[in-house]
Amino acid sequence: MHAKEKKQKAAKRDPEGVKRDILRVASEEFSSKGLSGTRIDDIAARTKTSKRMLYYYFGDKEGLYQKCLETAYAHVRRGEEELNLDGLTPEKALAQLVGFTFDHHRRNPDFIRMVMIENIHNATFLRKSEMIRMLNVAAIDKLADIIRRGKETGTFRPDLNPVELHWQISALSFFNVSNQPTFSALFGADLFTSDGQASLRDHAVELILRYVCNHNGPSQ
Amino acid sequence: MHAKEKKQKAAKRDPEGVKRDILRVASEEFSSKGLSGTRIDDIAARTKTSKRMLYYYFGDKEGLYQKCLETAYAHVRRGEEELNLDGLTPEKALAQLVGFTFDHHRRNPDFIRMVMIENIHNATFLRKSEMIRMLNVAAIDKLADIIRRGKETGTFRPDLNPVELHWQISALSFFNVSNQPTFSALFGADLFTSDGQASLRDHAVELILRYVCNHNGPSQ
DNA sequence: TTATGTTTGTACCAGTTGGTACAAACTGTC
DNA sequence: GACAGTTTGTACCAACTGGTACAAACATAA
Repeated sequence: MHAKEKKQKAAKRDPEGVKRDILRVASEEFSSKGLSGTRIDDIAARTKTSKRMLYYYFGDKEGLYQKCLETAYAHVRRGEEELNLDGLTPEKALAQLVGFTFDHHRRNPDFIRMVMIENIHNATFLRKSEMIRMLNVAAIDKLADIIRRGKETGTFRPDLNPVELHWQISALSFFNVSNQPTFSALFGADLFTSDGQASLRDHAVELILRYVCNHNGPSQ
Repeated sequence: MHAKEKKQKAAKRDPEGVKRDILRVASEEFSSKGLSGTRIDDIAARTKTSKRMLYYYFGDKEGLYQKCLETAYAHVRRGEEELNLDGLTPEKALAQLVGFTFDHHRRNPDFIRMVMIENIHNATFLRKSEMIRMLNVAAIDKLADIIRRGKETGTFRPDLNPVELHWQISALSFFNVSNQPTFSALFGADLFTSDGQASLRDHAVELILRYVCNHNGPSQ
């Protein structure tokens, strides 16, 4: 045994596991209570380890928050890679993408909450992270490709902007999760039942497709 | 002078003014830093009066927050009453309504932030307020009327739901303000220049109108 | 004037909170 | 076994924070 492969420990020492445990608990706390609403002691109490380790590995509260934010983005963007749109017509591809985005946001409410919290903080911590910015270019590229193909076949209108289209798709998908509490408090929970969500999803796809397609032609 | 009209004081005593002053400062603090992020002492320091009065008039921190939330809703909904849609065709009326809503959200970022914060808190405080719920029925009524007229003339598709349409319009208008920090951090600020916003606004109107209109006919 | 309730200011406190000092146990190396 | 670096637990603190005790100035009615 040389000095290189010394990672396997005897059950007791498990720094990576400890870090993961802290991150998991901290992410739950931060996403449900925000940065200032979260208590370090609460996080520590729920971990398998102690408060001391939390400071040992993450420096301070903000460092831990930052790491949680990055982890959340990485996790969600990785989920997006599942989506494969090869071989579909531009219309079908876009319909798939919108539906998937809507569902994906719904499946990841904790991520949505982290983004909400980050917006409350004017994206202070997100701006500090190079890594997050890079992850997001991919989302636009995928969309730009669909648009290019749609324009070539003449199905899509010529004045589409990928970033703007991403904004539109995100708005519908994000708001659905972020504003569910106030919206249902004000207007009832009908839209957030299974049926309501299915309807919103279908109509989100329809909104975007009607918008991108040329008037004369496509959907007969 | 009988005992009824005893409200005019000698410059010194001005409870209403004091209350208004506290609410103004508190609203700024809460909307920018959230409930747990706001310090009562910070609010007190910025008012013309002292911390003591704040507790005297509003009970505790949460009472003050609740009042700020209600004031914000009342203020914004009052602004919406400006909009007059009489004598317009259903299409024109809806186009006006969407454009107005988009602008109105943009003009009231502090209100948007309060709603974001409230969503982080799962609408706990909004649910406690009868008054806010009542204010919001009006928004749906206005929309329901437009939809009814549009269906009658055959311009609009028959399966429109007022609450769902309100959700769609709100999503586009709300996200534009709420997620500006993270969105511009990730994808640049182009969409948030004057030109970018004008484009988003026009396209939001277009999205909704293309969606509500029957395929055969209208805006051909 | 006296009595009573309202409005305001000062000083203070008890509980909380992010963070740390210190020590010790463990692991691999020589 | 001795050494050095890494990993973990305990006890603690200084600063902060929401909230209040107490006092007093004011206004109005009788």
